[in-house]
Amino acid sequence: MKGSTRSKERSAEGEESGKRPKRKCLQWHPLLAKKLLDFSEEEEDEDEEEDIDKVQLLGADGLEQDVGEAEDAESPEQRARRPMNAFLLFCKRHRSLVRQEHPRLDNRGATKILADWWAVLDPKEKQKYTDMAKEYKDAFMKANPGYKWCPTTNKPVKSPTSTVNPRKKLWACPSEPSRDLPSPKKAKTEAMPQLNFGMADPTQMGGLSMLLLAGEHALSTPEASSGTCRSDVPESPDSRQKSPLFQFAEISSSTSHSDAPPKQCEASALFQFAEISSNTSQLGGAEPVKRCGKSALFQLAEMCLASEGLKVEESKLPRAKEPGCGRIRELERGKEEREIKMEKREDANLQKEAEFEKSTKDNVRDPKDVRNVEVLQVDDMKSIKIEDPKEIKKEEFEEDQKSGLFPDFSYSASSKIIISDVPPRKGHVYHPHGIMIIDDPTALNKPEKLKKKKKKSKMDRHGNDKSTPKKTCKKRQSSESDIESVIYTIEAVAKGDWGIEKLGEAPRKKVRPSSSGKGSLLDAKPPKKKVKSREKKMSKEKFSDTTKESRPPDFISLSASKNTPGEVPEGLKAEPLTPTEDALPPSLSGQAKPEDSDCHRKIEACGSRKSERSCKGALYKTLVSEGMLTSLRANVDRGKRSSGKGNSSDHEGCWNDESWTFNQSGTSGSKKFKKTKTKEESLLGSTKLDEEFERKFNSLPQYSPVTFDRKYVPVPRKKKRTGSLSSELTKTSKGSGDKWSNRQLFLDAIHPTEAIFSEDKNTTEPAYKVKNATPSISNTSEPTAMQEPLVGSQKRKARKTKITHLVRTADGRVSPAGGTLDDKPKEHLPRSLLKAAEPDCNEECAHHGGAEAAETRSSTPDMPAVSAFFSLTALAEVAAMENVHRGQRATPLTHDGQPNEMPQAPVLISCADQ
DNA sequence: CTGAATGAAAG
DNA sequence: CTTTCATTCAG
Repeated sequence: MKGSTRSKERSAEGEESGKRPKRKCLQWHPLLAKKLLDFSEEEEDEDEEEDIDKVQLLGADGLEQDVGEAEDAESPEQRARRPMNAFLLFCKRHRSLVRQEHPRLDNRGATKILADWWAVLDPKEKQKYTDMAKEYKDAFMKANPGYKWCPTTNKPVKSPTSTVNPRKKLWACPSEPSRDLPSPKKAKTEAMPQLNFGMADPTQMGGLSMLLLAGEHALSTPEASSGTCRSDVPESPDSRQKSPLFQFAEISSSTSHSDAPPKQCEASALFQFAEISSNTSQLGGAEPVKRCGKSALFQLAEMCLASEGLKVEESKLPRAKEPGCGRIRELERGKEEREIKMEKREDANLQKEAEFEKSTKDNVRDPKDVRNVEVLQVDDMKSIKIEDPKEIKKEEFEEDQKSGLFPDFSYSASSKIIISDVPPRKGHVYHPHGIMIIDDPTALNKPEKLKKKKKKSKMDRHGNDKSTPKKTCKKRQSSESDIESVIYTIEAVAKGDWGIEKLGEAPRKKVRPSSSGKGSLLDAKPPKKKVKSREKKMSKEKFSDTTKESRPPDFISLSASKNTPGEVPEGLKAEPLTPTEDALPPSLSGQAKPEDSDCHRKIEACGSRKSERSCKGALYKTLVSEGMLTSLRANVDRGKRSSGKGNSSDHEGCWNDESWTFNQSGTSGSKKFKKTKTKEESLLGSTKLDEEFERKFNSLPQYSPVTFDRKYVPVPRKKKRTGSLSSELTKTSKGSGDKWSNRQLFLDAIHPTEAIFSEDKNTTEPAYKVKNATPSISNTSEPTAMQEPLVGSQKRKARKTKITHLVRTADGRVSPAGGTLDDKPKEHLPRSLLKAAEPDCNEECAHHGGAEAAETRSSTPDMPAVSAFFSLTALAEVAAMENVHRGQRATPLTHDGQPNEMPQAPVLISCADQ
């Protein structure tokens, strides 16, 4: 079965999607990256799409899983995005700049320029990027032990439906729970997080995503014989090195072993993150108690997810209204029918539910039972699918979202499936616990929860009083009015499946909020802040609850509030946040501490299951809320800070002095920052990871275009400048910390030139700091740069080399610009240049050294197609001259003329042909 | 979906 | 050695 299925899938995929299936996974950094760049609303759209995809994917996966579990050779699917290499980091960081300069230029062109820059980039600077890339990679690998770089072409998604977006961005990852089962290694981590991403706001996601990853990681690890993963990731003593990231990775590894890394404190957020994840994984395998510990993270993740999931759901509602969603409504109807069917089953399970609560403590149930439940669900799913694929998708989608909350928990594909079904409308919300339980092998809990939820939903439909599952609500909403559905949901929540005892107040409150909640839902993003506050409030409440221990009502209320983002418990506000915070930090820092504390509390309080639950829930919630808050906060801050405006801001900002400053601070401070932060970060944990990554990324030097231009330019002057500069540079370069200072020095040195250039630059500001000179240095040190040829794909290089080499030679250093120019000789030629160029050329040649010219010429002659080349040659010459010119004069001729397009590059051209 | 770049990893 | 894939988005 498996084989056949797979092959089919693959083939299908291959045909349909072609090669690109890869996207499935979420990536680690993507969030960061995105955040950095911009949050914008677009993301939402993407998310939606992604969600859809996910759903589809999930469905497919589920099927697949059912069929074939075992190993997927493809385990790779897990794939988180592979870490970016140095060059990519560089591109990411500078692309915007390039684009700014050359608005017309398409990405390809920009990429070329970037490549040129990269080529020119001072080795030292390059090294920074390289190091960063390495660190990043290490951290990444730690996080995803099993990660394979080139996963076979995966079959990404399956479905044709997926038309949506293969490309979407990472966010869309189609994670497939099912896969997780078979291949615990990678799939797990990625899958869940992905979902989350899709669901939640990117902003919030940041921290959450990290958490999720960690949780996911942990889950997956334990679940599938974590051994593989771990084994894969042996701790590398080497790793220790320096960078926080590195440490992070290291720690994580060590953690897994159970040793506490000595440096953890110092370690950056990333590090902690890794550690946590590792710990989690370890714990996961083992005992329940430990689970609690791990679960803390997981729970957090869950909480986050849940909260996000709720949001998502809400958001979905509105979406349903959208034209595109129309079909969804229909689907929903179908779902309803289905649900009805399900109700019967659920009813049967009701008893189980009751048990479930009890069982909470005893996680362990008979595996058989669990299995049965799962099977049932699965069957349902199948039947549903059969009925209407679309519907299924929809459901899955929803489920996915919901499941996203729990993603981590899915240890096995089967479990995932179940979860997905279950999800959660309320379940996760009110039962943070349940999630934990879910983690446990005992699947029962999950199924039960699910059932409950389903029941509720059914009930609602029927008009029963109690619960209205979120799903139902959604459906209804889609079909009917969002508000009503929301209200129902709220009510249901308030009533609580728990039921329980009381709810009086809670429900009411909730109800009100619901209306507000709706609004919030509609505005998916805006609400975030509110949500946070709410969450905080919630957490507070929870906290209090916890202390008190058994207070179903409160608890419920909390859950309700969570459910409805819009809602904000009035009472909650009053409560102080601090307690929560306090609790959180330790957990993060201590890793297990929080969990332990939770456990203890539970135990203590445990008088009744509810109390326990409530306690746990409260704690978790608190943690979650905290984490969420922190992450959100961080994100927000970042967003403000980095973007100020929005997307473009980053780029623009970068160039501005301010931005520079910022960068500097970041760079210089990075180290310090790590230390200080580390402690603090304990609190933030995942959040910090994001931040750290961001910081690191941000800290990476961003060079102004001018710099590069100059680099080219410098050629002539190079000697002078280079000499002095080079010496300085070299010195400075050594000093790891003081890049900036060095740069400044350079700037100062170069300053005059810069001013000129700055004018050229279109916009941005006057003073750029350029570090540039480095290139000039090339004379002495550059040789290394030149040789690089080996790197990368030979082909490309060869190409490039061909193009550039002449220029380089001429200058003595490599001049990337040349390459660019070559591509667009026409532009380069530009008037002024040509004119002056030729004459100058001669001079220049003489001046510089005929070597360059000679080479160029020589090359030219060789070429058969003279005419064409000829022009090229001429260009090259011109370019060379120009360069010289510039260098000498330090004037930016071309720039002024056409700043945007060809601008700076003028320089080097070469005869690519050769 | 392709491509433009570089580079790490896998086949 | 060659192929994949990572980022980015106009075409």
